[in-house]
Amino acid sequence: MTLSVLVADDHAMLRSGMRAIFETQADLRCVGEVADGRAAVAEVARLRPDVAVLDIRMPKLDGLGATEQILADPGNRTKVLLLTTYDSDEYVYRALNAGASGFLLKSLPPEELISAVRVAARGDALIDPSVTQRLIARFAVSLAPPPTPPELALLTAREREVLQLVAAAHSNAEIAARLHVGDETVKTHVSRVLAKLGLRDRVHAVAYAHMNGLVRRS
Amino acid sequence: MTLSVLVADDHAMLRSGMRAIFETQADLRCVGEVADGRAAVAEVARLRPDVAVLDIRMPKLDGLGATEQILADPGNRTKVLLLTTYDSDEYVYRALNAGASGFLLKSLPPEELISAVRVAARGDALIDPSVTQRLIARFAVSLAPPPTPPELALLTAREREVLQLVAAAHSNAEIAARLHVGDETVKTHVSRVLAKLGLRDRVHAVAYAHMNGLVRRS
DNA sequence: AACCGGGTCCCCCGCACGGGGGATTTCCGA
DNA sequence: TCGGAAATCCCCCGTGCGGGGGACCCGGTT
Repeated sequence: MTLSVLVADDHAMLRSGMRAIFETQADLRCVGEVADGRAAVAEVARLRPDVAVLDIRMPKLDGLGATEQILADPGNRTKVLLLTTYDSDEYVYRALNAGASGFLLKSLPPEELISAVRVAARGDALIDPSVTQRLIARFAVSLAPPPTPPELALLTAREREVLQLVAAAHSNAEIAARLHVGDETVKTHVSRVLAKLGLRDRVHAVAYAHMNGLVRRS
Repeated sequence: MTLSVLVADDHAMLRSGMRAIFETQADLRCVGEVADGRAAVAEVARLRPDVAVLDIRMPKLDGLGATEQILADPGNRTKVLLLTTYDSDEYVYRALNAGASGFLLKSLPPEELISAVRVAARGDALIDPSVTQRLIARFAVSLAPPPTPPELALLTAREREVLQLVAAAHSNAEIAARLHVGDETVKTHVSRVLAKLGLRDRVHAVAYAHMNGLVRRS
């Protein structure tokens, strides 16, 4: 089973460089090259590759916008890897919020890029070490222990994970895409969460999550 | 410039395995092996290695506690890599909160472990891809957009009132009863609010209201 | 061996919801 | 005097959602 890859970057040289890298691997196939974000979105919808490697700086629509559009599609199965020269913080956060499977710097060695594609394809995620370092720092700060409601202990890890995504106003289909499971599964999890917490519907769940500090901000 | 490494794990076989892995590299030196967390803290203080690789499950003091003690020391220069068999979520958060430079699964290929040590030594951080995936889901939720919602000015007083009630997880029928109007009226208001704020449904409205301080928490 | 909990996927069904229209009154400012 | 905006109410229609079942697999426990 070979993995199909779409490459999006406005520099033709970089595109062919990546294509060359991928084609050293028997199980990777570069099925397309595009030079801007809008074309990336269109080609992902058409070719449905396993992984799309997007540059952040692109004409017409940048990599972040393209990522958001691609992953907003409930029927989407393509994982997105973002590639950038500079690791600006806002980029990282927006990318992660959109659900990208990876955030990598262009200084990445070729073999790591190959490895990243495989990681993304199997549903895992990967962040460049230098970015991870700052991410941890920020993450630690945003981990102020709020009075955790006791009934939360009733939930399984998966259920809590789903609740988090519900609280972020994601639809069942979006959650399914994000977690790489079927939407029926998500419905089951949501139902269990509602039953365990004694909530009527997802609207109550969102309010509950926000009022109990399950959603942190600033 | 060689990097010194301390290995802490209660399985002697795993310790010597790691030592063997590190000693295939000319620039890595395994300067110590310990079998429990308290010894790890002591040896880090004594040997001051560049990197300490700690198992999470250890006698006397687990890897998380050891990490916290090591990194709590202001004079510390040692980076901590945590290694575990199971990727329980609480472990991850606690580890990142303590400031670990890495959270890796024992299924990691040897060459990746070597690479992780080098990454940690230069001050960057690294998280196992399967863990990163869930970290992103959680992190996405903890991201809040702008503190300023200027589009709120677009709403009429009545619409803001309805939005407040929606944010409190009330159904259209409940809001209608509360405001002594028909439920069709409420539907009209809700639709206008969604349109003006560019929101998809009432779930987004609830999240929006909470994230923009429209709902005070106690 | 049997059991159980967690995770995954599937069906049917009812309904609240939200968009598309349109309609009426009131009230304020041009 | 004549808009026009705001608030109220109305109908149709599609669909996302949630309840209530059931099913399978897998990892532990008994």
